[in-house]
This record gives sequence, structure tokens and C-alpha cells, in this order.
Amino acid sequence: MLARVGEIKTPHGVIKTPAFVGAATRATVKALTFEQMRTLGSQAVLANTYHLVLRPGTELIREGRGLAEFMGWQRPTFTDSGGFQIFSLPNVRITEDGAKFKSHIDGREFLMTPELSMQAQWQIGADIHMAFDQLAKSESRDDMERAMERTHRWLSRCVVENAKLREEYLKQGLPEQYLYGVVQGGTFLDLRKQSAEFCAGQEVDGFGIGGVFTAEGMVEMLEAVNTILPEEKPRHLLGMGQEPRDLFIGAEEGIDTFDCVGPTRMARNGSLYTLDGRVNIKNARFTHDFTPLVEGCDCELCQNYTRAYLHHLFKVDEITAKVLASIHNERFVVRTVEKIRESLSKGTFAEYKEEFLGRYYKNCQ
RNA sequence: GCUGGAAUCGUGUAGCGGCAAUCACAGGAGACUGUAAAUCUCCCGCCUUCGGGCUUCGUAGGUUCGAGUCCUACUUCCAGCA
Repeated sequence: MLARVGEIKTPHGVIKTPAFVGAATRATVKALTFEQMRTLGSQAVLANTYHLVLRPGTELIREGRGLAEFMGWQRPTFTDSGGFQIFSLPNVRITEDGAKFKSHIDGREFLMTPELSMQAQWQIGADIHMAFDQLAKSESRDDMERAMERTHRWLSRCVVENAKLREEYLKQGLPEQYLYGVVQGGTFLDLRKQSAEFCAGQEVDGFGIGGVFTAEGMVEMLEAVNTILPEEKPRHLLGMGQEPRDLFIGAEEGIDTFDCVGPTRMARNGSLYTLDGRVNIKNARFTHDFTPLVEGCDCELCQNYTRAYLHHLFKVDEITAKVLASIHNERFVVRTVEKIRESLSKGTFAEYKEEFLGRYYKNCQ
């Protein structure tokens, strides 16, 4: 049994796991204030090194006493390394040294290497950093293997640089910051195992599992990886959590934290979670629906407003539509993981999973 | 009353003799997983066995192989002059 409950201790507080980490890419959760995030029970957020390097620059965040303080969040934070941008941005040139991007803002050329990513992340000052990794450019085994091997070489460089920076920062009396190595290998189980073994042998404080895009094959993959990764260190599933299914599978297979842009992105686009699956609140059928979106939901939207009202706000394109929808989706996912945590503690996980997923995906196929 | 101008999908428009006819908005639906996402895609005259078929550009005539486009009359609106 890989599933577990636990705590991740950081200088900004404790994260009770499993936990869903909100996406605060550019040092904010889109459409939400951190007060709203605290109210809906969010324990931690994840920002993006690439975006913060471009704007406002890592120096500024350091000047602002680090990410959590700069944002006014004060709770635990993660940063992604910028590795994902190599994969998702056009016009990226990758070499063994690192990756050259063109800034999507002004076209300025910008270099990211394992060392620079570590330096940037220490300056940003999140509690937990991701190693600079590379995702494969295709599904082919060759590409996967190449990306994985480079990720490993880069991880070694990250670890070296991280040790230097840690010493330097701690000497100045600054708080501890932790590094996660990232497991790659795509859908190939043997590569995943190889990657997990490599990462497990590195001097890192935890692990990110990257390059996962669908729930398909996730059970076997996570089982293989998490059996190898040391039990006492936390595991973060990078980018997964849009589908509630991902959260249940992840937790069941030993994942401690998740992050995903899905809940807030979908909220902004009018796609809302309900216990019976996702619903597009802009659909005409909600025009006269004066019931709460989710009966019994404790979020600000469901406690105070009707489906018809939210439908109206979306139709007239009011900012509040995105705010309320984001509060709801984020709360929905945070609460689902909270309940997963509770059910694991009480030994009722299997029942909760079956009940939740059976209802949520009932209308699919 | 006179003189000009205009009438095209729910709305605002393109169209200057040759494929139901541009674009935007509105409307309908879908997508979204380490955020270049307040984004993107599709449908939007009627019918369709998805090959296509049918009826359309204020109304009624006319010219032409062919008319939303040219001509005549009418209707309605707009501007200017009385």
C-alpha cells in the first residue's frame, strides 16, 4: 500500500498531505486573492520560475523578502523550474548546457540552465524548488530516453549548485529551501524505474514526477516509481489534478502533493466542477436554474448565489463570474483532496473513492 | 414638396455583372492537466442518406447567358433645401 498521509514541514508552515497546491504561476492565483485562497483552505501554491524571471525579475522578489512575503501569502510555496517552458514554448533551443528561450513578452533572448534555475529559485525563495528538467518532445522511446538522461545529468548539476546556494543563503541567516528531483521516462515503465532510481540516489529533499498528461497508465507508472523512491521523502505529481480521477489515483499510489492549472483555468472559461461531473455554466439550460451549483458545497459561490446568477455573470462577461467560478473550482479540488486525506486516516479511502468517482463519471460513456 | 443617399442572416457591416454572399457582435456547443489561456475550436438561411439539394440581399417589373450588384416604378428610412 503506497497511499499515505503525512506532513511536509517548511519555514512557512506545515502542509498536511495529500494536498492540492494551487497554481500561482505569476505570483498570483488568477482571478483570486490570497485571502480567498486561505478562506477556501489552500495550504500551498506553486509559482513559475520562467515567468518570474521575466517579470518582475528574481532580484525584486528577493528584495520583497521572498515569494510568500512578496505575494502576501505567508504560507508554503513551491516553484517550478522553468523546465516545463522548454517543452511548451515555441522557439526554444536546447543544448546540453540548457535552453535558450525567446521571451514571449518582448522577444528578448533568455537563457536557462540548471545552475541559473537554481539561482533564480533561491532568489525567489519558495520553500520547495523543482530541479530543471526536460520533457520529451515526442512519445517515442528514443526521445523519452534522451530527455530522461539529460534530466538526470541536469539534476546532478542542480544538486551541486543547490548545495552551494544553500550554504550561501543559510550563512546569511535566510530560511531553508528544499529541492525536489524530477522523475521522467514517459509511459515506459523501465525508463520510469531507471529515473526513479537515479533520483532516489541524489541529494534531494523530495521528488517531482513529471511528464504525466493523462490518467492512462498512471497507476502502474506511479506504483513503479513510488516503490523505488524513498518513503520518507515527499512526492509531488507535477501538473496533474484537473480530473478528480487523477487525485484519487495519485493519492492511492503514494503521491503527497499535486498542482494543476486546470481548476482555475476551467473556472475562467465557465467549466465548473459538480459532484456529477463538470458542467458548462454558460449553457442555455442554466438561464432559469435558481439552485446552487453544488448543493451542500461550502464555497462562497454555492453558499450565496444561484446557477442562473453565475450564468448571467458569464454571459455579460463580468469579472466576478471568473472570481466566483475560480473560488468554487479551487475549493472543490482542495476539499476533494482534504477528504481523501481524512478517508486515508480513517481507513475509508476505498469507499470514498468508489462513491465519488462512481457518481462523478457516471455520465461518461 | 424638391434634391441627393440608403435598404444584404437577430444587430452593425462587406459586396461595384459570374459559386448562400465578407467581417464583427449577439446566439448555440465543445475543448482545456508543472498557464504565452480574460484563451482556443466548431456551428450559426432552410433541408440533407453529408454527395448534395432548395430558397435568398425592401416590393414589383425589366435588361442580361447570368443581377445583391444595371434600369423603371413603388414602399420605407436618412441628409440637405424649402
